[in-house]
Amino acid sequence: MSDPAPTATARRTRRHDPHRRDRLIGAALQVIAQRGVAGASHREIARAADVPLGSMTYHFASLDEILAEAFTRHADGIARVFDERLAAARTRDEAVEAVVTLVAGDLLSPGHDLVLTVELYVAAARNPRLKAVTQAWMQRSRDALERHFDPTTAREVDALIEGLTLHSALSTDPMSPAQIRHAIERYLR
Amino acid sequence: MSDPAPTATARRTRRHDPHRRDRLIGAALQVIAQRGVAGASHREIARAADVPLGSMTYHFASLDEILAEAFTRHADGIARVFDERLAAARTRDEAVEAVVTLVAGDLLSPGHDLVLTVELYVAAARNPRLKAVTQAWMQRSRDALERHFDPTTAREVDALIEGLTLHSALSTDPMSPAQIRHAIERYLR
DNA sequence: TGGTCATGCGTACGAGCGTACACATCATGC
DNA sequence: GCATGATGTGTACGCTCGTACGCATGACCA
Repeated sequence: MSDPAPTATARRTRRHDPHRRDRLIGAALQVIAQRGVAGASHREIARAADVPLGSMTYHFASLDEILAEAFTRHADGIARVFDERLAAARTRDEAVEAVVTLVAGDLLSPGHDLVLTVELYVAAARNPRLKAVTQAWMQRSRDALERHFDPTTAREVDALIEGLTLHSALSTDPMSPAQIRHAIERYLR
Repeated sequence: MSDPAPTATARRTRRHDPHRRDRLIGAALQVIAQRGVAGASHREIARAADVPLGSMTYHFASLDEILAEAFTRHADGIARVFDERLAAARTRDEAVEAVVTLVAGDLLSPGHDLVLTVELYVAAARNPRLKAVTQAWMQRSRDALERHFDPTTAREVDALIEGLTLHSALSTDPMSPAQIRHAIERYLR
């Protein structure tokens, strides 16, 4: 995407690559989105970042560490948008609108790989480090919603958002923005 | 669980094991629940079923085939309960009650491995055969809901159920049956 | 300017994997 | 009772994997 490897053509002298660690985390997310956590091996990530295999163990103590950092970045990115949209809303109606935009906009933005989130959920089921990442993310979402809604509503809306997102992600016949709006407004208005 | 291998103690003469194929599918689900799809290897499943490795390739053409059959059984089981509960409901109120029971009952039943469903979703993202399984399951759920609700409501409730289920599955602080009832009734009444 | 250490690179090792395949054995039908 | 084919079993092959490790190099600072 952005910040490509320096001179991808000149293979010989590739030394001095600051931000390589960051690039590797980005490459990991790319590989996970494309091949899943199962396909995210050291070698595959290194290939995606155009970096030698040995570089992986230098920058990360283990595969686990790479996954944790990658998913943390993923969750932080989504949570930030969530925060910003809801913080900008001044009335309850604007907050409802923000939620609609979040779901419909998130779903429809082609660059946003929904499958990454599901991959995180599965991985978190067996990896305490990743479980902590998802928990923190959920808490952050709920806090953002509680700016405008009572805790019970916030929790329920959070679950609804989850379901709408997942359903659209998995269906070959995804819900239209209008349907998403309808579902959310039915619940919140 | 039930239907154990014949005479698990006598290891030598274990031949003549009808239903072995069925047992293997069950063992596969067990392994997936415990170690995930990533950990569901021929060897692991064979070990869980107390069967030699060679038996796997005899009964299944590939790992893919085992996964497809296992997840089909999983989805069918849940869908059947779904169907039955909703078919038994005679009024709209009873239907609402049935949905509450399905979610809260499903979630709370300790034997029911929720993680299996998430595993299916992730696997389906990259496996057309499994994608077909999830699609058929979703359609069946929606059809069952449409016995009592209009199509739009059915779809939205289906998504809500998904979200409630997933949220409870992932949270260390799962929603109480009362909370689940509250969310569903708020939407349907 | 020269030394040093963070960083980069290539390769090797042992383990687990899917799958293939040759051989053993017994239920079944004649 | 016996032939036969379905079913069961053990092992081997080639591959990818995570990780370790020794050596190379050049950025940075005294």
